[in-house]
Amino acid sequence: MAVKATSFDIAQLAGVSQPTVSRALRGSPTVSEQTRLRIEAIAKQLNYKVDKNASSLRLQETRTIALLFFEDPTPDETGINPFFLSMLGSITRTCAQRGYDLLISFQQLSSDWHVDYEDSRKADGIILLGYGDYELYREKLEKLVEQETHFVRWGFAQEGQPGTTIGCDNFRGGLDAARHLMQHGRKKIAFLGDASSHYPEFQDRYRGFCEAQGGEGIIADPALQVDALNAQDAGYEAAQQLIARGVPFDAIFAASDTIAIGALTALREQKLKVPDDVAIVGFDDIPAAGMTHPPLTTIQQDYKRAGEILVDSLLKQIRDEHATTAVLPAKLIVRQSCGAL
Amino acid sequence: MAVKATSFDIAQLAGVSQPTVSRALRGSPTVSEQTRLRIEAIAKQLNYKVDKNASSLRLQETRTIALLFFEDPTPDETGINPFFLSMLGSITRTCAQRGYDLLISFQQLSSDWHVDYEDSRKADGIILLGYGDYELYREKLEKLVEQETHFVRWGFAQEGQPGTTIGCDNFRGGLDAARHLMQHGRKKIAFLGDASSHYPEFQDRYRGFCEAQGGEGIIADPALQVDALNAQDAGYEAAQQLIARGVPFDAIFAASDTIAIGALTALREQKLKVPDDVAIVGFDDIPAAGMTHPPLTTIQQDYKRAGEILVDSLLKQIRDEHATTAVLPAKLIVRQSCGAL
DNA sequence: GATGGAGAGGCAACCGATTGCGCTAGAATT
DNA sequence: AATTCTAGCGCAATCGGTTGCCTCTCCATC
Repeated sequence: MAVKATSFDIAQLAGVSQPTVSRALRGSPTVSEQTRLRIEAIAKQLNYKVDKNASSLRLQETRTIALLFFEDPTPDETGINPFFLSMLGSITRTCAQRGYDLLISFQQLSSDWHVDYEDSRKADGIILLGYGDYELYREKLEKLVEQETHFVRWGFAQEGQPGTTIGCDNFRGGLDAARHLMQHGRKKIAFLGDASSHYPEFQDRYRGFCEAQGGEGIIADPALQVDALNAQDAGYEAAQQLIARGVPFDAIFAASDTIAIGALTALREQKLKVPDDVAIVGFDDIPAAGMTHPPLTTIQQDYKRAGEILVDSLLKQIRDEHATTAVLPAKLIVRQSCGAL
Repeated sequence: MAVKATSFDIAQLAGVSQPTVSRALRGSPTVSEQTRLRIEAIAKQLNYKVDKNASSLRLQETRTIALLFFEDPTPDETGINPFFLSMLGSITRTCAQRGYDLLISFQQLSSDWHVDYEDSRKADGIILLGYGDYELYREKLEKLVEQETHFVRWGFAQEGQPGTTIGCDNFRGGLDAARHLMQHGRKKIAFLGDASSHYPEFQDRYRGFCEAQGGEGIIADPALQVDALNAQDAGYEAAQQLIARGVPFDAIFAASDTIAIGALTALREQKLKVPDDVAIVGFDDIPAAGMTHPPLTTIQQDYKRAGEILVDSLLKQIRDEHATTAVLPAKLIVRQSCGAL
């Protein structure tokens, strides 16, 4: 059985021509039921499977979607960002349900990803996943649009961006996080997370955070903001730095759960009690968020729904329907770390 | 640019025949350097990419690997098992380094996965990942072997199994976990995890656990063993059940970190202090293990190395070299939950 | 008996790249 | 000058399905 059966083998056994086999297996009405059943039986017996390469070549359609991960600015050797990993699960499942295969790839932001998968016809469309300075790859996105590549991007959504973007309401999430802390009596809330350009998502969370505290456009006390990339050790160091500044604070809003978890460790080391001394709220609701001590209050991004929408938007584009940029709601998940319970 | 350039377009522009384009781009020595450079320039300008379908069809090689995940017996809506998710990261990176693409798919154990990817020529080989009762799919593995499909499996490795299996030394891991607890004065150690047939890996961990306590073949006190599937709530319930039995215990060895984390919650609810009242050791060293309170002592499965070995074994088979079943060492990672620090 | 129509299926072109074989022109050899 | 060689490249077949178009057969209809 080293050599796989082709439709010719089946045709011969069934006493029909090869095209008839193809038609029968695709359910063409021009093949009689009797013939079709015979062909199907033989196909099953020979363990025949349509050669997807040949089929895709002819049909110019692969029924495959490519998922491109961008590395974080700090390629964390410990693995993929947990939130994206969860998203990956959802995307995989959704693809399976829709009858599409999923091709996965890691990319450096600097690489030539923009001419890869769809151009080489391995996929019908592309999902882009990854944080990163939007301006760094705006040009590439524009090239994708110009090439009429089908793609959707997860991230900071804004009018006028090239292509379709699906994102979470980061601004609202930041707003809700800060308001929640304020409602429970916190006055001096620190922000841990890169508020500059690396992560537009973080910027937006920070803007919401500021708005809750001062109204539109007001920037919160810079003494209470510490840059941190999206990694646990970055969160740890940022919290240490915050403490070292000596500026009093009674709460932390971390731009991601990963940062928050790192901060928890630093706080514990400094004998600061969470939530009594310092309340803390994260962002993402990664699986580990419910397992920390105390369990982390956070802003949930609905990765399950996000994955579905990403896939379905892409499929719409592939079918030449219009897909719109969308913003998903962010939801406050109250656990113990904020002191509200 | 709606229509993608083919090698014919390039041939025309370069004033050569289409086959020459193909040869030039593959670096054939029969094309003069001058011609090759000209062709390469035009190809780049047209943003030309070799059509992988056509290429794969002709070459009978896809340079793609398929990864098949099996669902846990309890399809946990919260997502993929964290350990496999980490492994996925490693596999993805390794594939990229080796110049292979990765196709991902979820499968129910009951489905017809055994005739899928390689047969339909979407991949050159398959990696099987997932816990599960080995006997449930022995037949399918045998069929894969019979069909001369290239595949490797992650899991319980045993001589005489069909195909190549890469696994971790679960027995040794269980042994080390139990010994470590005993060395730190624990006398009555409970085991949380399905010791029956669902997870052969768990069985093996349990056997090692028993051996440490009584010598070969001796089964530990059944009153101190509670079945649990590989999920957090299962761990939570198992720990509750254990406590409810009223049998005294001063330590827990959980068959996975996920179970251990669920157990931690249950212990905390019962005001049992970890590690003072109850020491606990998990298995896997998932990312969340270091973030629990207290941080979880666990047996590390080196997912990074495992992913590399899985991919490389598979590539060996694809190159028609012999790949051997291998067992990777398990390593005790001491954190606070065991009370040793 | 001639005509029409429909059902069933065959023929051949095609998708785009790869490769064995053969051709040609110029260089090298005698 | 005739012959041999070889670098460089073209021709045509091939990978396995898919599909537009045409053919053939059989039955219904006038």
